[in-house]
Amino acid sequence: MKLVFCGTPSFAVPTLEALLVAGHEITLVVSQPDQPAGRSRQLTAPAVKQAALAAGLPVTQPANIRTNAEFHARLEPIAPEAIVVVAYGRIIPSWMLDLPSLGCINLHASLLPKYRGAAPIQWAVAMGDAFTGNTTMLLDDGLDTGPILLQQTVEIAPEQTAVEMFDVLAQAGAPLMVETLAGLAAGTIHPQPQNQSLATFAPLLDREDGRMDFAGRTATELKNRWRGFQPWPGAFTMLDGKKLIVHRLEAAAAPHAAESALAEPGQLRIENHRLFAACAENTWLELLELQLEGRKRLTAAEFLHGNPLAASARLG
RNA sequence: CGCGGGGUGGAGCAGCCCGGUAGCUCGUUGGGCUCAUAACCCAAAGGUCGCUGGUUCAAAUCCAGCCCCCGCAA
Repeated sequence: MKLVFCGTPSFAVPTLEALLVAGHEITLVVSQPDQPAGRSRQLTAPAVKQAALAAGLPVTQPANIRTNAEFHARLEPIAPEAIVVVAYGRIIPSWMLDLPSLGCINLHASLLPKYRGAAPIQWAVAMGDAFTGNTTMLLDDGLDTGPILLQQTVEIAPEQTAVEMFDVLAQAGAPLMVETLAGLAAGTIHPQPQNQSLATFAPLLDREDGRMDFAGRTATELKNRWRGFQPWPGAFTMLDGKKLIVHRLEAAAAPHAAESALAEPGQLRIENHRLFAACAENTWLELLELQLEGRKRLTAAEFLHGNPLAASARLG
């Protein structure tokens, strides 16, 4: 099938490669422009661009596609049968939706209509869900509102982080897209409209999502958010006016009742070179690996050697 | 030249502003104690204070340049 592929981060790479292996003709790869990355702010090519170039595919990186006459003029004569969109990072304008005969096919990493939006994997993990999945759908002019083509369910193990789920879902989604295209070509797939009343939204993460709310969340909730927000924005709090990143943590067994009654959220407790923080509803979180801004990441035991915490120390 | 923090025995830190015997919490080794412990007691080993140069009677400490690590930002 003659295709155009739109994608940007590494999540989209397995799908791109699977389409090639399946024998599809990818006439053009569309990716976001190179972005500055790292401490030296060096321009870095998105993963999809790198993979496409390695495969010898033509790549374009328009900054704007909505009103880009040059891009429009390049795409139209290609007349692709379908445009495959995987984590491209921009809204697909209506002129593109109307271009391919089979439409624009999107791979979305959630069980739509749940977790529409930019960060479905992270929010599924952060909410403590036991499973999530992939959906292929026809794009329409809403945000992840189009009719569903195929879905697959994937389990989220209790200790899995969003980083791992990205990989799992990217690998699982690739064959799903191949199957979707085959089904559409054969006419065996019938688009099912989403049940709008069940829709939830998974908004783009920002830095503040990583701030730990010891008063408002239990240890388990904080752990789930930490799992979901890897590798960014992670989990952090403040100690003595400085940012303290918590790299690894675990919901701890409840301490003695007498102690928990006195615990205020954010209060610290040191026991056997282990560090615990009080959370909502008298739950405790064990902080296993920490990093103060400007310093190295350390185990709790190492951290405590150089940071003899005052009894009055509080997080938050 | 984007902003900022840091490099001190094996680990993590203090000391630096206000130059003048290398400090703290651990670890390691040896010994002691205990039914027992990431417990306690005693002793010991282990450091070119990131590198180079400068100032000075004297530099971890002040000045200049360089290397490396990290947080922010993106």
